[in-house]
Amino acid sequence: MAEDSTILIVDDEAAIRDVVGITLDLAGFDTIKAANARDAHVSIIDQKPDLVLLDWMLPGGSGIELARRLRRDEVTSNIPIIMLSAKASEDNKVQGLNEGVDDYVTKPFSPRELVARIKTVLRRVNAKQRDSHESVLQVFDLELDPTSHRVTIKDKLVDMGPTEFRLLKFFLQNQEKVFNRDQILNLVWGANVYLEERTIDVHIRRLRKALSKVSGTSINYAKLIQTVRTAGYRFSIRST
Amino acid sequence: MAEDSTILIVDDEAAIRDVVGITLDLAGFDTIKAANARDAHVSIIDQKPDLVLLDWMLPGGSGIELARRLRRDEVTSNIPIIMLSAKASEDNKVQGLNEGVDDYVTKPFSPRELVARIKTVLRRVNAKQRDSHESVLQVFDLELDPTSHRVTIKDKLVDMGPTEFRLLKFFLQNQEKVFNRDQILNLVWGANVYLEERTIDVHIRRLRKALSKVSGTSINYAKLIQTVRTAGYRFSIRST
DNA sequence: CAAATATGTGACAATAATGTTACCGGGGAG
DNA sequence: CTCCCCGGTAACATTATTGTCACATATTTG
Repeated sequence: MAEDSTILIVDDEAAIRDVVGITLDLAGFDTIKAANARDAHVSIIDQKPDLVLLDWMLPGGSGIELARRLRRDEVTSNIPIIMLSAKASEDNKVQGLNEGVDDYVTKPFSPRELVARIKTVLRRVNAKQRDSHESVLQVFDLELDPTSHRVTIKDKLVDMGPTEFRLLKFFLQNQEKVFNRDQILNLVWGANVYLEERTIDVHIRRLRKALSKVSGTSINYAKLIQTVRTAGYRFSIRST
Repeated sequence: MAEDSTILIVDDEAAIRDVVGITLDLAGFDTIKAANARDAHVSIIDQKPDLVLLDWMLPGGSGIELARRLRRDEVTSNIPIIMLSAKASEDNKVQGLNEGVDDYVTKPFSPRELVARIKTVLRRVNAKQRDSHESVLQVFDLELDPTSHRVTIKDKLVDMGPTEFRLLKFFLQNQEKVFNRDQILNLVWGANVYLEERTIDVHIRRLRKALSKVSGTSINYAKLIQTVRTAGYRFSIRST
């Protein structure tokens, strides 16, 4: 699984920036670098990294200051921070945790450890957000259960690929509304992908086929996914 | 027997923290340190120590306060607490025990005594959990008995490692729900481990293999552990 | 009706995700 | 101390899925 998370590295030593940067690049992260607190602040507002690696010992004590500021600011307060420090001082550590820093890595560190800690922090943060129970989406006898990650029609399992699952979920959440292919690409695949628009047609096809395979139903669920010529697709329980 | 328990030391005096820390490290415990109640709280949430060593006399009476808070909080209420105190006042002791503190050690204390008391408390707590009858989990002819730490299929013993046992127990307690690898790491291994996600796949494999080895059953129990591509794993009695 | 445009459909190769095996190192038991 | 078990990881094998193309079919336009 690719780590598409973006990490901001803040350190005044170019050497450290490079080493850390290469390490994280290899681990599959996107990286941004900043040499001082001011640049870092700009970058954070600009790029919204998923995590900040912050040198404790920035000139003028600006490292800890930045951490404090990030915590206070509404926009950045939930971006996890990992502190880098030249030496393992318990006092630093305690103070850091006090400022809401999420973890603490002392230099010198192994690339392994650094990557591991980053992953752990990201995991912890994500886990917190992910505990919310999503409810079952349903239309007539069709049910999509995000929790068990299953689609059933009259309790019979519907077999489909991951993309079709996401697509169906999207349609169930946005019925009666037409989406053009651009929108579907953005909303189901996410921004920052470049794909042929026709790709969508193929997945629509696959989804329809999956829904059709289920026997013993009076309703043709594939028909609920309607083609709106020149405009896109629409999921609707009303006939065309 | 190895003490892999983690002890959180809360004391405002660095000297005490160090002495106690070294003592416990030598005794084979993992230690975390905190200087004040606030740090301690963060650490507890974060690291889930197995026991808290808490100085009674934290500035502002925050020691006793922290103890109270930990007892009230659902998540921390079953973490045992040992109080450290400068002098043995019967009043303090009574009050402490009132707050649900598990034991009481007066400074100065010998390393021997401290370690002994910690072990005693941990043993007591573990015993309590052992006695509290966790019910046998079962699915068809498969039974997992948390008390005897055994898994059987049709009364035939299923041989598996400790990790596989915990994994199976987790799945039996959370059926029909998909968990991604992040979640499984958090919920089965704990929040503070740095592991490759692929490690899970290997343990899944080992668990499936263990379940398959049992002969003379119409049901393939290994199949109950289902792979949900791109989403994780799911334990389910329904066919995929 | 023919041309032009849009969507449906099946096949295919590249890729990503998972299954599987083997190895290494640490730690307890003897 | 050595042996053995176990957990974690890397390396390789296998499988499912993805995106794209080429062509078929349908709809619109003039």
